[in-house]
Amino acid sequence: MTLRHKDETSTCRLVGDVLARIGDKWTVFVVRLLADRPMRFNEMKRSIDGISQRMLTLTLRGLERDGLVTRTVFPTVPPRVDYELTDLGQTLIHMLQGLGTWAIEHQPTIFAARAAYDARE
Amino acid sequence: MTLRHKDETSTCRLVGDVLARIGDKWTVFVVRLLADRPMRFNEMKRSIDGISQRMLTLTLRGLERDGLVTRTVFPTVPPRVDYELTDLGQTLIHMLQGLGTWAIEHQPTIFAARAAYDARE
DNA sequence: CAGAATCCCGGAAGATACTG
DNA sequence: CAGTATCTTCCGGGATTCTG
Repeated sequence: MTLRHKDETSTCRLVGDVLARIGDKWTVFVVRLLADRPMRFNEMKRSIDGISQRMLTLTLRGLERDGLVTRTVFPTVPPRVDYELTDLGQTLIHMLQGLGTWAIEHQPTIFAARAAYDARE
Repeated sequence: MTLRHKDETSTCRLVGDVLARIGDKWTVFVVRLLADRPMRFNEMKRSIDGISQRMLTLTLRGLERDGLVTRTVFPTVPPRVDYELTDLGQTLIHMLQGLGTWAIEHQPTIFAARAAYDARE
């Protein structure tokens, strides 16, 4: 089916928004981690090498705001907070798997192209 | 199948690399444009609302470096340069269509979640 | 434990001017 | 027409410190 120009660009903007959400530095790692099971804050922090607590917080807040992750507070001492993927968040995993498959499949070609380009000039 | 931790994180890094390439501000628009047919520089610049010639140049250079786009110079006066997707670049389109489908399908849910979250506090 | 608040820096991206 | 060069601005993200 053929789309009108306006629809094409608005779809591009939509895709751009999605990429802005999952395309940042840490979201992929967080989602991949929560794909297995719910997790606590510091547990995730320890699991993701190099992430600061600030960025973990911001990443989780963003995902929570978009309804991709739920945040559950247990009023205990010390406090405990669980993060979990929502149903919507689960659907993200399939997309990321698609990206992973593409990446693994074409990585050698891309690396070769880069090397050739860089060797040029 | 279950992966070892090391493989999981390296796959995450690969996905991160892919997202760094296609997840920037303009790549999606450029690729979508070239999906239809080869195009000239200024033709693309006019078609993508808001892009600067600098960013169009940088975006195209990046895509060319990774072997996703070819650059063909015609030694005429005035000069003419055509940009075209490679076979590898074509495979990107399918992925972007997948992202587009996901985005269109879940956009209402995400917007609702955002509104609810923002209304909260 | 799970964060909030603050400071700071480098790189991404816009605006503008110039060129083969 | 298709860029390059330069300047500047803006923001993502790191390090550190403080708190319920």
